[in-house]
Amino acid sequence: MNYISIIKNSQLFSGIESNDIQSLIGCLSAKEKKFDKNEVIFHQGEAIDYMGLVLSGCVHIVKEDFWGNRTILSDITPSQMFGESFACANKQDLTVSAIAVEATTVLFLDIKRILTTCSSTCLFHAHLIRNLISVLAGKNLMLTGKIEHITKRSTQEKLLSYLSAESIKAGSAMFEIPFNRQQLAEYLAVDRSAMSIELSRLQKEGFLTYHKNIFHLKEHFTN
Amino acid sequence: MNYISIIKNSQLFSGIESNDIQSLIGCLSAKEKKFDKNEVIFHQGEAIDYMGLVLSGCVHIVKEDFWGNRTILSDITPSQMFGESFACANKQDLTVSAIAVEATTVLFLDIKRILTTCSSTCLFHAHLIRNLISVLAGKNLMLTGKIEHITKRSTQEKLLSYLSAESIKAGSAMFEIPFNRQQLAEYLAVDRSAMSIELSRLQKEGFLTYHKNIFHLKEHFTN
DNA sequence: ACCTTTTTGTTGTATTTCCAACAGCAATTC
DNA sequence: GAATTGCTGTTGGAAATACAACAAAAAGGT
Repeated sequence: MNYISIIKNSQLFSGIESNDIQSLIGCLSAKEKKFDKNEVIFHQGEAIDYMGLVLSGCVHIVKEDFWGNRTILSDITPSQMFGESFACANKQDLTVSAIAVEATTVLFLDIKRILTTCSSTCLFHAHLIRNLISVLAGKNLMLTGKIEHITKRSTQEKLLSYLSAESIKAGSAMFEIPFNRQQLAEYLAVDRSAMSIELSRLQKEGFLTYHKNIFHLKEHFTN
Repeated sequence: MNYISIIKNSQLFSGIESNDIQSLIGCLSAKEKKFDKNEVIFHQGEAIDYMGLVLSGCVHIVKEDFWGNRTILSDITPSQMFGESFACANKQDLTVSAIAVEATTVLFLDIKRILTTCSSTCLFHAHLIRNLISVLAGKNLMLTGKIEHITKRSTQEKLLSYLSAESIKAGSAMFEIPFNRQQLAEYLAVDRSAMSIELSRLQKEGFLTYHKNIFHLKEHFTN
């Protein structure tokens, strides 16, 4: 089967045309591999020097702790990548496993071959490297932002930190957030009902007003 | 003044020899610039396409929220970089400012010039790109790990998540952590005394034993 | 050895957060 | 229109956490 459209939609190959992708795949000697349901793709503890791009099916990133408790950390669907941070960081053992949730096809890309330009005429290589750096940097900013909110001690502060950032990002005191209440609570790692109470308190106290996912921050005067 | 040794100690130029750094700096057309105390180096809201490497002095990364509250997010000393994530992510406006805490010298590096190999013979360029990717990926893993711990709902779970990860990283049930109690509490975003209480409870309940910064996780049997 | 400072554990109390359950509301389906 | 479903806000009691303060232990300096 031909997965070019899936590959083209990935962040890594973004901006590269279909026919160029064909040759790039060859140049990178990317390997396509099929996995059965529940088969382990990457095993926690090992080191990898290649990343995965899901072509079909679904992959779970799973962490197992000292006592054997398992947690699903993410759910990777077609066009999404996994393992790129571990593959790009030197000599960092995997702290997670990757497991095929169902019959799954993965395209493996060797980081060394991405970073080593085959010939000076291969322009797509440079494009690929820029994309990779952009992906890593973008993820970095997302994570940093989330940590800034979550490290606040109270639910109220977490909310204000998040909403302030959204407002500044939107460039306006009125803005829409991409979460419903349950999702926002999970993002901020707090209880939904406790968060709802804090939201109404903030509204009562004049910090903000809201209706569904539309929020409006107010200049607040503590008299 | 000659800052070669400072540059050489940075993660970005790691593994590159002094005399090669000299020519690389020129090839990258890196710009050295001095800042007075309290001068703004990067301003929140603007977009940048270059990163900073502190040669002397000290830089604070500062965030200002919707209501004007300021928070110091980090403290950048010589040989450390700042702004690389924003410079590498495409079109992401700065969500923070960079401010010189004292008289400071910064080396600015244009990302485009790092990513665009000057000539196919410039081997150091490829090295630099690998270093940059390694830095971004490594930071990514650090942040992801921290988020995994912090998103746990209770202090006890945060502790177990962190200690389990440290144990697995050390490859042993007994290991040393790089934090004292106050620092660990800050890292996990909890109250120190509450954390101390949880630690002794965990010890009483047989999950672990500890002495100062040495911890020992135990197989736990809930009978 | 002495004093000082830092770090850690503990206590009691106030506050916050969690949890489970429910009610109001809007959108959807039949 | 009735029934269903999903989302939101609210409640009250239980549990966890924060906060302030103090004591014991450890580390450092003179």
